Amino acid sequence: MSGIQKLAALQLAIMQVLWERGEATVAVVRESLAGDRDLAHTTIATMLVKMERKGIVDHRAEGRAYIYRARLQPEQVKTSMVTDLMERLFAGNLTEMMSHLLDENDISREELIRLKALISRKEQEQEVRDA
Amino acid sequence: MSGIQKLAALQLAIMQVLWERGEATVAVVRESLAGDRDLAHTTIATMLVKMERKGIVDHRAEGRAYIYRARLQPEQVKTSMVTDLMERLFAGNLTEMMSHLLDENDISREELIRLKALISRKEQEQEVRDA
DNA sequence: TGACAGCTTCTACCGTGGTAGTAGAATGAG
DNA sequence: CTCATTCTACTACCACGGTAGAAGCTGTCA
Repeated sequence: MSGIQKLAALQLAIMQVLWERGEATVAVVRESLAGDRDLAHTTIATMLVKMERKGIVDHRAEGRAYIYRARLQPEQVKTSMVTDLMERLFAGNLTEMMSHLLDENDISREELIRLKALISRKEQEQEVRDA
Repeated sequence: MSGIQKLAALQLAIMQVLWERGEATVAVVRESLAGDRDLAHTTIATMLVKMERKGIVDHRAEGRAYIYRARLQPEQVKTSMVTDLMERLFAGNLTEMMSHLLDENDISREELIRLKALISRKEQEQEVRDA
């Protein structure tokens, strides 16, 4: 069940549509993806079949159409993928990854403040837990 | 030159050996990877050929052996891959990614302090620049 | 000189992601 | 009833990552 869930580009995009909508038909997924990715109906359909074979989506029939649903939670996937990258690029070292993020992005003063707040909150959570 | 440089698992692992060593023969790469990945000599060699075709490594001959060198800087690859993930998973939102990292990892008090210091330093850099 | 060891080259194979055409079934409009 | 639309199912391709055997070349050592 909980192996490492890495999703490639299109599969992730489809998954995101399913997460947003809760569930969706092939047509709806295609519609939602239109713009950046203009794909044939059958492309989405094929992809969904492949994804279902992998067990990461589900479907039920409603009339002639299939309605698909994600079988993975967004957080689950995010965690898998971020952790995997952190492991492979930064030897699993969180501080190094953070440091990289801070260096490689233009961050506004406001954002820095928000980040500090995030960390302070984390510190307080720990204090409460340790009490 | 500076397209998005995403490296798959083995290619990244090989690249990391090259970064560490500066340069290396097939045998040395293989040796360095031994343990977690026990691959045939030809596997590494083939991979390096493919990587050279992509232009991400280089080689020069020394006697009968080839000595390979990375043609990408580690920071370049890290930035590409982290940015790509941030875009795809967090719609490019740094704070969300940071938040996720903080939530999904068990972070020691010391590490939190280090992170705060990182941010403070960043703030100071900004002040200096804006002065 | 001849065999061995160490290299690269060539070739091949499998899995997966991505993309889509074609065929066949169902269904709704006229 | 027929015809166009709309779905899924099936099939096919291509590219790339990963993995490796077989073949070929070339020094080296006995």
